Amino acid sequence: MSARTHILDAATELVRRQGFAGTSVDALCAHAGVTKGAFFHHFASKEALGVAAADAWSEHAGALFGGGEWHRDPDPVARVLGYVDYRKALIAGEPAEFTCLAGTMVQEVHETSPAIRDACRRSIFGHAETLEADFAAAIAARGVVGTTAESLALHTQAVLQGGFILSKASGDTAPA
Amino acid sequence: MSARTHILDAATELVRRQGFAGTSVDALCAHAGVTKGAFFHHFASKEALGVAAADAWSEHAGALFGGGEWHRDPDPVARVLGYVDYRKALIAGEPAEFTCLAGTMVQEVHETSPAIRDACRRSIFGHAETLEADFAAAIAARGVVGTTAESLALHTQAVLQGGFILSKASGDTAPA
DNA sequence: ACTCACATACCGACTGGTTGGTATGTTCAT
DNA sequence: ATGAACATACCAACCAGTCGGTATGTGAGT
Repeated sequence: MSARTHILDAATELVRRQGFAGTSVDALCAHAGVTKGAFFHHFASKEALGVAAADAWSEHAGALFGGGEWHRDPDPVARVLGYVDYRKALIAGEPAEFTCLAGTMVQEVHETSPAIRDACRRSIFGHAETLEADFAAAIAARGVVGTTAESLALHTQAVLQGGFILSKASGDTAPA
Repeated sequence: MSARTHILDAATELVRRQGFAGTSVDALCAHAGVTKGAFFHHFASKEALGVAAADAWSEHAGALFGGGEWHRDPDPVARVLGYVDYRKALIAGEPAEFTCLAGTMVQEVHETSPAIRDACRRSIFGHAETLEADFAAAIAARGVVGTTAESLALHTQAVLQGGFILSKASGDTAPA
């Protein structure tokens, strides 16, 4: 595994634990087992690392939720419930292990770093978009009125992000 | 207004905008119009300021939601809806103006500062508790089964916190 | 009435360590 | 021999926190 990947992994872990501003480049390098020279060889700045980490997080989410077996269920309602069950199963252990990198980062930097904020927005809203098709089919199958697939998908993301905050505050896994 | 209050106000604004680690003591002092000496006279450390800011936030929320006219409605369902409407009305302008200080802080410091984390937990969960009575009455009035007032109250907080994140990420007020 | 001992509120220069970032190599596969 | 991938040493700015000092009370003893 390359130094770049090591740094990205370290960023994913440390930022989820201590936030972006609370994680220094030195700490990142120490945790990744690389030197500062390697860091600034691969990333022009700490901000660039933040953008790259958010992008890597998007890919990570795509790989995690793209290949699930629940996608093959012919019933769209079952597909949605399969997604929810899978997410529930992921919520275990320490907050740093199941919490969302993009959600954590965007809280701090939404005003100070537009580049990172946009990368986080792409990650969160992009993931929501991948859910829309199943939601739309499930809505049609059940004849539900009064909501759109888009707003429902965004609502699930809001509940998740908010649940992460509550579990960080309480040290518990209540949000599920 | 005392220097202490000025510092607390500055903390509320700057931390919501840039996060806790991203806000230096110098920046706090400059924004509050006080000196470093005044800061460390009133607060033993930056962490102590964080705790005090979260506590002040709890009081702020109590004052904001404690005296609403919707509380006097005899119908518990209307009381709940009144609360929701009031929260909706608060969500306007920039994210830093309607976003939750406790939710923002606890994301960063939940692992590094137990004292601040506990103060944030008290703020969020304490506010949820104030909603439980109305939720319980509304559940009873409507004959709803399958949920508890506590889990519903926490759910509303999760949706709010998550909505704040989405609006910070998108720069929009979609969460309502 | 006076003053002495003590407390509170605040000032701002200073310190030692940390920060993000840079300059200058070295190693090694092509 | 060239360029990508890394290492080492270093820097100026900034960080949280300290410290000696001033200004303004405040209550007790005389």
